[in-house]
Order: sequence, then C-alpha cells, then structure tokens
Amino acid sequence: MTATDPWVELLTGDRSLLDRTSTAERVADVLRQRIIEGGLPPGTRLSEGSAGRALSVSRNTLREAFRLLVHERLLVHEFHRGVFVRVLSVDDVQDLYRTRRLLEVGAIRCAGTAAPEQIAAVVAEVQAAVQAAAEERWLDVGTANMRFHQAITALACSPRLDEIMRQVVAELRLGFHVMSRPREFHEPYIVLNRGITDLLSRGEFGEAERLLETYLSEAEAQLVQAYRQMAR
Amino acid sequence: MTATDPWVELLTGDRSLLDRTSTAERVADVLRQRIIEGGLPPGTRLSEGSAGRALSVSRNTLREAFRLLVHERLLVHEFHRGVFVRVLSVDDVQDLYRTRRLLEVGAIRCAGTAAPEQIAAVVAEVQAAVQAAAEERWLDVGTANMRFHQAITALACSPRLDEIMRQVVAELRLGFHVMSRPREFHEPYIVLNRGITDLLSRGEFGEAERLLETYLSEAEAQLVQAYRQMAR
DNA sequence: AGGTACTGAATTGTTGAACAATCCTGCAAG
DNA sequence: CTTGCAGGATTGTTCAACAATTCAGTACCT
Repeated sequence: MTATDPWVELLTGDRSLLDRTSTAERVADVLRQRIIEGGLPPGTRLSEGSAGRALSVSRNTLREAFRLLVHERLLVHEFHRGVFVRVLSVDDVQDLYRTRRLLEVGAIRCAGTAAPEQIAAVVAEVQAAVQAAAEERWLDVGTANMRFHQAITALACSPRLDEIMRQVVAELRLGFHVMSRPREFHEPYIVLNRGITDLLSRGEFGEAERLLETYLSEAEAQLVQAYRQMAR
Repeated sequence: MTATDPWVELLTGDRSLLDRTSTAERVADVLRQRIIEGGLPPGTRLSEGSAGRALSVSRNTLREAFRLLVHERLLVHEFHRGVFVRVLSVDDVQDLYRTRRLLEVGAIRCAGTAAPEQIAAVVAEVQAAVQAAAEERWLDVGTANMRFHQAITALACSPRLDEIMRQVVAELRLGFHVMSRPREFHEPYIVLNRGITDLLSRGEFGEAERLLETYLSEAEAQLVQAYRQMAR
C-alpha cells in the first residue's frame, strides 16, 4: 500500500502551488491591485469594451473577472449599465469599522493562546511601518498598517476570518483615497500600534484589547469626518 | 429645487426592488438552493454541458453562476476539471465554528444596545423552531435554528456581518448532510435556544453570552464526532 | 425657458459556435 | 502491476451575433 507513504501527505499540501490560475482570476488580480492603489478611483466606470481591449481579453473572460470583484464589493454592478469602482458611503465606512471592531477585538482575545510566531508577526508589521516612515514612504506605511491589523486577526487562527479580513481591508482602502494627506493620516497610528504590541508582548491582553478598541473608534471618527468634510 | 423633496429619499430605497437580476444570478440562486437542501450532495460534479442543457442556459452564463458559488465556497473549482459541490473537511467544520463563535459572541455583546425588535426577531425564530418540531418537520427545525443564529448576528446591526453570517450558515449546511438523523441532531438545540432568549429578555447578557459559547462548542463537538465516525 | 417625447448610437445581456489545452479512460506493451 | 500511448470528453478562451436596455441629443410643445 503506497497510499500511506509519508511523502504523499507532504506533497498534497503543494498541490495549491501547482494550480495555475485562470485568465479571469489574473485579470481580477490586476484590477484589484489598480483599485486599491488608487489608479482606478471610486466611481470610475469600467466598460467591457475598453477594458477588454486594454487587457486583450475577451468580453466573457472580463465579465468573469468583474463578477469576482463585485462579489468582493470592490466593484458595483448595475444591470444594463455596467460596473463601477465602488464609492464608499459614510454608512459603508461605519459598517466596515463595526465589522473590524468585532473581528479584531474577537481575534485579539485569542492572543493568550496564540503561538509566539503569531505575536512576532504582529510586531514585524509595526517594524515595517516604522521603517517605511523613516524613508517617508507614506503609502507603504498605510500598507504596513493594514497588514498589522490582518496579523491581529490572524491570532484567531482561522483561514476564513483571514479571508474576511482581507476583503474588509481591501474595501476600506477605497475609503482612504479621500484622505488627501497620507502622512498625517497614517503616521500617528504607528505609535498606537507599537503600544498594542508592547502590551501583547507583556501579556497584558485585556489592556491591549481596550487600546485596540479605542484605536479603531478613533480612526473611524477621523475618516468619517474627512468624508463629511469632503461632501461639502 | 426638487432634489430635496421628501419622497425622493423614500424612493431611492426601493431602487433595489426594481433591479432585475441577471440570468447568472438566478441560476446561482437555484443551484445554491439545491445545494443547501441536499439535492446536490457534496462531491457532486457539475459539468458545464449537462447543467447547461438541464437549465437551458449557455455555457458562458453558467460559468458566471459557477464563479459566484465558488466565491461563496459552496462549489470548488478545479482547473480543467470542473466544479464540484464542496466537501467539508473536519478542518472546515472546526474553522466554521471558530468563525461562528467569534461572530455570534461578538454580536450578542451588542444585545444591550439593540432595539427591542431585534430581540423579538430572535425570539420569533425559536417559536418557529418549536412550531416546526411540533409538526415533526425536522429539516425546518434546522432551518429555523440557523435563522435563530442569524438573528443573533443581526444584533450587531451590520449589513456586512449579516452577509458574512449568511455565507457561513450556507457553508455549514453542507456539513449537516452527514447527520443521518435530523431529529436527533436539531431537536435538542431548541431548548438551548429558548434558554438564550430567556436570558436576553431578562437582560442577563453576560450569562447569555456564556451559554451561547458552550452551545456552539457542543454543537461543533457533535458534528466533528459524526464526521470522524463517518470516515471509518 | 422648461419640460416632454422620440430617435439613433452605444453598451450590456445572452447565446452559440469554434478551437486549443487539458484531463480521463481504456488498451496495449513491458 | 506499472508504464506509455491513443482517443474521446471536458474545460478555457475567444469571437461573432442579436436582443434588451440605457444614454445623449434633438425636435417639439406649452
């Protein structure tokens, strides 16, 4: 019986690396990247014709990619009108922070039972943010910031929660485009992040949870204010 | 200025009712229904040819529907091999309960600030389960049970969390098919659900939270055991 | 001027066919 | 019992066509 050979189990995990991706998925990947980078600002219309010609893919393939991104809420689809890069409303922003609070606070409660590497991963993202700030790469600071929060969510050890958080973060970045000064928006959070990791390393989990919660509420308030200001 | 007329805002909400759905979405709806009902058991292969002929839709449209359900994790897509109804592993079941615990426990913490109608909605689902049990409609008991948990999640007042929970529940129902006796599996939870609603009505939120947590862990253990038993 | 109805162009929704790439099955050979 | 090799079947992707719908402009009426 060769089915129980030890190397078989080893290789089964590598199966995913072998899975080539379809064109539609790759198209979705590049669109997703452009959207969260801001190259395709919220409200932009993506017509099947132009986008298909630009990327040299057929309409059908492009439509498959659109469906994926619509499902991720990065695009909205209006029947017979086409797809548009999502425009976040204030309600959306508030709901996203509501979701984040629940996810991240719930996850940080697992910090007590988490593996040391997971805590280390959180710390590493703060370091990345510090590094980026030192080199004045403010957009990278924002990216590291988001990865910090994903690392916190990862404390729950749940692939599904990780995936959900990935989507929430991607959607939230749509809203960050309203912040005209990335430095002023992202920089202050570095010290807060470090505060959280310090508490985590010291095992003061309850305190870390509280700090995270106020942190998120503060960030929400700031973003909502920027939104209202822009509406005028 | 007619833009500020009071009825304008009223009607904008009805816009969604007007949005006809695409064929792909309707196809996805019927497939989703068949899957969670068990008509298409886990592992079933859905070939584009047969399914397309059966539903009288073109391959392209069908593929769009498949993409949607793959994204919801109800189907898995293997490159150049086709789509299959997902087979939940034990790991999946455990991760789903991990996710549920975080979502539901987090949501029930908002019970203190929730509107009375929301509590009433939770109670109503227990009633529905009791009613279904009295008429020995055990599958409906299971459905009411799931709706009970969705009502709990709704306490968080977050459309995104509601959507996430909807997906989690749909995915979890894939796992319920291993339970050969729906009555023995679903019936015992009715009394637990009532216990939770009683605590909620009496304002003992902390106690309700604890009960919910043990509830979920117990259900998980039961399902996991059934899974392992079946693997033999 | 301001609102209404209509027309034609452009875009999306959906289907069908075509071809390449890949997988699966069965069979023959070692 | 494994390996290698057809042949058929299925999927991946593109293209072309047509129906349904939206959009922009225009003429019309009051």
